[in-house]
Amino acid sequence: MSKRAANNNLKKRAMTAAPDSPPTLEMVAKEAGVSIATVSRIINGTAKVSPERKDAVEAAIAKLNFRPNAAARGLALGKSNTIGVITQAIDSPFYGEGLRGIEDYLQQRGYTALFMSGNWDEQDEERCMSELLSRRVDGIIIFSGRLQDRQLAQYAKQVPLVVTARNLKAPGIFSLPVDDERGGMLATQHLIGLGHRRIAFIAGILDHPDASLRYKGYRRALAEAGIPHDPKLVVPGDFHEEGGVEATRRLLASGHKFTALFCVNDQSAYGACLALYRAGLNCPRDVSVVGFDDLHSSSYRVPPLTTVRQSIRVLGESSGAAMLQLLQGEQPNISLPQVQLVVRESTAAPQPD
Amino acid sequence: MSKRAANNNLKKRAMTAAPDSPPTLEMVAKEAGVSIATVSRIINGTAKVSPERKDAVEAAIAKLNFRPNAAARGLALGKSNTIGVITQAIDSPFYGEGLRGIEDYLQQRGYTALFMSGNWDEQDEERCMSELLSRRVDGIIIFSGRLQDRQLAQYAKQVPLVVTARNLKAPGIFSLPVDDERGGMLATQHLIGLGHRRIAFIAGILDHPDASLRYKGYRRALAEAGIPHDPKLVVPGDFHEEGGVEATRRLLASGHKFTALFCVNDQSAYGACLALYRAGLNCPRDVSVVGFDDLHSSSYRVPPLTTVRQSIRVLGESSGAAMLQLLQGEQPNISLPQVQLVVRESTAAPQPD
DNA sequence: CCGTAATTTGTAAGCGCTTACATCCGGTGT
DNA sequence: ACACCGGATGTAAGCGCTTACAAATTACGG
Repeated sequence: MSKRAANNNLKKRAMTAAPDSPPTLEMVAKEAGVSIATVSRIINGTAKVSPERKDAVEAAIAKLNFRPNAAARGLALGKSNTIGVITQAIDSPFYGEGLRGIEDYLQQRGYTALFMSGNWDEQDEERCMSELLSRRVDGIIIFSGRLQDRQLAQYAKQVPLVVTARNLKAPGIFSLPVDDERGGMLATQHLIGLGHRRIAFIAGILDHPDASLRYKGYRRALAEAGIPHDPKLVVPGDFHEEGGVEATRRLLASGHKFTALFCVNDQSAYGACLALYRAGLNCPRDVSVVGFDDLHSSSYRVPPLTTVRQSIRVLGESSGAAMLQLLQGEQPNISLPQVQLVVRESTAAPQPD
Repeated sequence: MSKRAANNNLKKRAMTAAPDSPPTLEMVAKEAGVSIATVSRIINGTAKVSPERKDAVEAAIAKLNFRPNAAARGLALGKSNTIGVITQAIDSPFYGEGLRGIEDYLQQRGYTALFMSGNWDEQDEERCMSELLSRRVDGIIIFSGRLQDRQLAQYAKQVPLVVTARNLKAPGIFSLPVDDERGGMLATQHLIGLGHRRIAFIAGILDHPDASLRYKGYRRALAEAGIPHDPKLVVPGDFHEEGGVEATRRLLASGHKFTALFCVNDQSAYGACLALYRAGLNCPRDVSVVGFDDLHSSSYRVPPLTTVRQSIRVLGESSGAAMLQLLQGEQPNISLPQVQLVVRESTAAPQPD
């Protein structure tokens, strides 16, 4: 309350070189010689105000460098104009692109995105949820989260939710599924089309839905081409570069021959390429490599990486759009562009033996 | 106000499957049969409360799934427990790592980071500032921003500021300078040590302080080794991969011979490597390449990139630490670990002619 | 068993804003 | 000239919380 706040300011002012408490509506009103209601109306354009008063108020605002207090406004309005966003790690290139899409979209429409990293940990993710709920964000976008569908449905009772890479129907939730299976097929078919028969797969974390769908697409393409699926050629990774390195190393060590490598995501593919290089193998001459995601930097790899593009950026924008529709009370009618194969230079026909 | 808010809720409830308005302190108090002051005291641990009431209140909180409204609390307390962070682009790997450091540090200490992207645009950056100020964040970290020192000093009157990659002294501001010049020297000396004499430099955006300091280090190393500085070997880039590609292409096309390439940052180096590859040149055999930043993915390039490490992650953490000290009213006493050269495989001795 | 001090608890004001409702103004129509 | 109307302003309540201060309760010594 006021004593404390004032106190605080005093302290701050004394100790750091910090702020006078910022101007309030009331100060502006006094300065301009009108009531605070009038000022509020001018700021929000919620009612007609005579030009002279308007000028006076605008002058006062400029003079005092007034900025409305978002917390107070939020309290009065019962909304924060903020959308919470939960991801696993803000420093992953994958999430980075998605967040950028979300931020861009929302910001242009007067919303602010509040990002939180779940750090690949379910508990941590719950902590984020809790924090966002406490801040009374108007909605939450879960960008590739780990929370169970059950929990999500629970949270959806408290706040509108948009979740990516899921396919669940529940009131208050909109989910944006990515066609991972088709992507997996596309990648594998490309390899098969080049003449590869022994195609290894570097998987992600086992129970992750993205990973398993991509894996499914891989098997399906194999089956359709009449190529038997050899489980020995499937090794787990971790969605990161290091997992790709490890997996490839293991694959190589196992002695099971393969001429191509489909990786669950681009980062794994980066790792795979490095491991191949270390083993003295050339990509694509000795082993073709395909990734998934088409990260920005994939086109700048040496050689540029063949991959499956799902435009994470667009995925982010679409989540933002869906959220805003949800907030309007509409049922979102967003759909994603289809995944597509981007053929670059990390794939080639296998060497004749 | 209340009519509106209630109204709103009604609407929401009808149209989406959305929330009843969340429980308030008052509801908890009623449920537990105590006053709201008591509830508040229990939540914040600000005063002793008898065990039985405490139990009753805690039960009520759990039952209602109560979470304090951060906006209301912020309003009452005059602080938001939020630190605003301005960067250029949340999807850049460079900023991503920094933000991660900041987020990690702050979150563990009860603060939330609010990220905003300035999109490499000064005006946009001002918009971010404005937004953050409006939200009454407790402090703002400017992670490699473009705002002029003058403007910064101005803003610092309103809110404590931590800025990275600057060296300015002003009340209410703490700056964390990075030793770019030393880094530039290290990189260049390494190349010289390997026997290179014709070392090109891919610069960043011209007036960017980071870029010019690195350039200065480059020239100094050259000078100290008695190698004349050839301006023909210096070409501008843009801190991104594409700029590296372009710059290298131009360098190659110019016909000026060089055996090594020092790039203003890792992303430029990625681009350079690709351009070299496209030109049929091998790195490091034909041209050695050194970057700057040591992005996570640099160690997974093929070949792994030799670069100058300044741990952006640590830079982020340090900014967070400095901010918290500033908030305590202390003069921050943070210093960064020294930049250091990380020799990997993109550099080698030049080919004998 | 009572007075008094040391708790624990409740009451109410105030943080800065929005907006319903009351008030006040000049302009119509008759 | 007067009742009436519509639009511009002002007044004040309330958003959910913290906390100073008052009130109520407890504990204790004499």
